Amino acid sequence: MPGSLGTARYNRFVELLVDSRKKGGFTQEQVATTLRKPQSFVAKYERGERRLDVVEFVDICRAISINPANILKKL
Amino acid sequence: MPGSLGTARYNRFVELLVDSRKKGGFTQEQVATTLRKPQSFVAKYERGERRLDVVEFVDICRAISINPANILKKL
DNA sequence: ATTGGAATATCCCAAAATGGGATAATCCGA
DNA sequence: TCGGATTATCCCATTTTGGGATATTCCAAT
Repeated sequence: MPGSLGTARYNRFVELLVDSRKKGGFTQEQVATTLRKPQSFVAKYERGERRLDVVEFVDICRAISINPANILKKL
Repeated sequence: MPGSLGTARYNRFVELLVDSRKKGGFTQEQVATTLRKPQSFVAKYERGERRLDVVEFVDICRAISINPANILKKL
């Protein structure tokens, strides 16, 4: 397992991301389109199967209209 | 190249991390020790040869006593 | 309870990235 | 210029990734 994948903290991170997307009323497909990536990409990182680097994280936060800092605070 | 590695934005991200470390007066060795990783690990991500996931980023920010949000703002 | 379309998860595997100890190269103050 | 401190590079077996296609799960309407 690379980096933080699989750790409780990483899982929590992903959970926060998923919850944020849902609260914003976005589907994986919509986020994927904004990111110019396939839906399977979103499914993968939301399931913790693939790590997100910091730049990708910022882009995703923008795609779902949330402030990245609000998630970092909880890690 | 995976994720955002190699992009101008990622390079800037790493540059901000390096500058922050130096301003704080930390060596790669010190950061590595705090992270319980080898110095080559720090050298690698600072050179943009390895991606940092979000949890790792937060840990590094703590190791060099900076606020993660201050870096995210600039991406 | 059934149905059907939307949403999400899983497959596959070639291609690409990672880990980290050892060693080389560079930096820099005296 | 020298020498210790700091950072970069090597190597390569092992692990991860990309993404189209397909399967599965969800859920609202009837």
